[in-house]
Amino acid sequence: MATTLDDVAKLAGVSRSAVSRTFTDGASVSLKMRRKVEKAASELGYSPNFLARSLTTRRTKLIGLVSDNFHNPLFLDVFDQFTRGLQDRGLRPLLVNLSVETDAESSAQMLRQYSVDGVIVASSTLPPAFSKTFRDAGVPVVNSFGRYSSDPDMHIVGIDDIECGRMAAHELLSRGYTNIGFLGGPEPATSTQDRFTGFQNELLRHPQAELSYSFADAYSFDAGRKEMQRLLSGASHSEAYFCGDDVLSIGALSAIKEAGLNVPSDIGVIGVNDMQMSGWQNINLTTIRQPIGQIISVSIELMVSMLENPHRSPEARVCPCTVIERGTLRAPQKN
Amino acid sequence: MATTLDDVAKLAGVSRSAVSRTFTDGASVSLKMRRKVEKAASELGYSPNFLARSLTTRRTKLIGLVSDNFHNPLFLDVFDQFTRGLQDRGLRPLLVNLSVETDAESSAQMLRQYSVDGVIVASSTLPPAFSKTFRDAGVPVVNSFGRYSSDPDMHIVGIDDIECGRMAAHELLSRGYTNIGFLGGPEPATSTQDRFTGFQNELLRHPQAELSYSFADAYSFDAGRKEMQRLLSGASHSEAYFCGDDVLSIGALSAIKEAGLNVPSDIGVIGVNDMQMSGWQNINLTTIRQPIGQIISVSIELMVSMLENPHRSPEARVCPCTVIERGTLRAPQKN
DNA sequence: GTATTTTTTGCAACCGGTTGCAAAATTATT
DNA sequence: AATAATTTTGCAACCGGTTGCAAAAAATAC
Repeated sequence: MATTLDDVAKLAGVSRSAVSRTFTDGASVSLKMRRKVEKAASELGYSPNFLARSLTTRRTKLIGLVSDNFHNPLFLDVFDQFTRGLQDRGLRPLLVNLSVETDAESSAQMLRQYSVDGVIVASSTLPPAFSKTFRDAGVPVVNSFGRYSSDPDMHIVGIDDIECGRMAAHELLSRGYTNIGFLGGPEPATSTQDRFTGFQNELLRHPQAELSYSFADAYSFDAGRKEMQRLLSGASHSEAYFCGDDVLSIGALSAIKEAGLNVPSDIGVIGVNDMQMSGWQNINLTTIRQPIGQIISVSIELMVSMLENPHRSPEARVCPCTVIERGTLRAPQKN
Repeated sequence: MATTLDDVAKLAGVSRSAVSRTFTDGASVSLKMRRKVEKAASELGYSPNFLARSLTTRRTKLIGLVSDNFHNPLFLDVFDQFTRGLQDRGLRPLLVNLSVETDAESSAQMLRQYSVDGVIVASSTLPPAFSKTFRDAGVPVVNSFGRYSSDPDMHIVGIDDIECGRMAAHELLSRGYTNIGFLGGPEPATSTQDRFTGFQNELLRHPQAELSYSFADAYSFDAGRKEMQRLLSGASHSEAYFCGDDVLSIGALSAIKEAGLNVPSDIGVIGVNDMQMSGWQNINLTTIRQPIGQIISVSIELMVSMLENPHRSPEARVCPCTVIERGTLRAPQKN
């Protein structure tokens, strides 16, 4: 159906190699030949078949983009930016939704069958074993939003969750809160653990501070709301909460308002991520921004460099968080 | 690097065809042979290269998933469901973000170069010409969230926007609102036009109703908020608004609250889509649900059937909307 | 104008599979 | 046990490209 190399060669009256060369960067073709071929090609509407080409070049320009985060609004931005960034470099994202492809191993195999040039795993919750499957298969992999390690066995780019917890604690303390709560994401997640560690460490340096903590079942509105409801129905609650993420925070805020309490005068809330809607005026959440733009561009940069030099040794890059002051914490107190 | 057919054939001491056949459904291989091959294959960790295979079978199982909606939270669900649905059928989504691939023609060409088996265009705002590029190239295409046509020139699945407008009008009238506003999405979009048409038609049947209308610049929180602010700052505003979509509605709700007005006692709002967050208790938006699950499963079903029979004549399927009553309209009035 | 160097071109093999066809092996029939 | 029908297997060509190599052509040197 589609026109092939041979069709063009025949029409132009030249060899197959000639037409192949005119479509290959850096190949040696005379101007005269190139023109003849291009004329024939455009007459037939020819463009080379990438897949056939990949067979010999061993490059598909396909990048597996794997995630299990299809419910966190933040990730719409993540997909947006990944797809654009990859496209800009002539790479094509093959999207894998891991929430269903339960068998990680089989989805790894599938990506190999499609000969992807590399894999980007965008998840903070996926087990490291998954990413290792690719590395072991010799496929370049970068784990975006992954956990920092001082001696990584693959490329990792993300934030420093311990520092993130510390920042939250610092921010709350600077506002004069002393009775402070940690409302974490799912307990087993390393990001939850690390943020808790940093948070706790900072509070320990301030003897006046009192910490209580609990964990939500998931990173979701409902989980945040439910957990906050539970906290509010108890004997006493904290003055301010550091929530595991923005969507959790928004759920918590909802519960607080439903209980007739006011933010920030009755309870303060600080989240993590700074997704779009956190800045909406009806939410106006004070939060710690995770620099997703930077995380993504660094991830892509690392991926591109691995495509050129697959044996580049793995790096862990950490991108700095910043606190975004909005309306869910009370004003800083003078001591 | 990776093990090939030949490696397996050699190890098993059989012909290349034999091993190819054991990995091809419905090919004729004796049990003895199959076992011999499978043993060798698993020893070498072999699995067939899909791309090489596609060269002769002319099937890649790659489906282009094209969208320009990487900012509407609704679409995170859309991507989630599309990726899962396709995966379940052994198809692989090659994601194309059209907001950047400005040149639609070139992105169409790229999809052809990757020999995608079909293309799903998930957008209500993309020009029909884009989808036609594929159809003209003989690539099966279905336009999800597209505009209904009684005589479609390609598969279209979506809602009946005229009916949707009518439903909104009906709902508002049944609540006893008479002074009614239409706060549409971008004016040129056909979905905006159609919803307006249906909305207006229904109101015209009720002489007591008074209609005013305007349009937001985009389907976004800010656009909805800005437009509602403009309306509220005017001499008078309507009693209730039908907003072009949920995210627009949420922006409008924010503006209303910021102005010190109350929903639904001062102003009513009804949206379209019913995205996740519309159901969140802190938003609790009454809206017209667009059945995205159904739209997506029908889209995939049509795609699969086209893969089997590419010359199937195009259909336009419309999926029914339903109104979801929540808290942003006042209670129905008795006449 | 010839000899030499450089560039361009085509041939043919290859990438990793599939598949029509005929030969070989197996099974069924008498 | 011999023959016919059926199934299994391997050969070789093909899918749509790329690329090393040597021959042909063009450019440069003398």
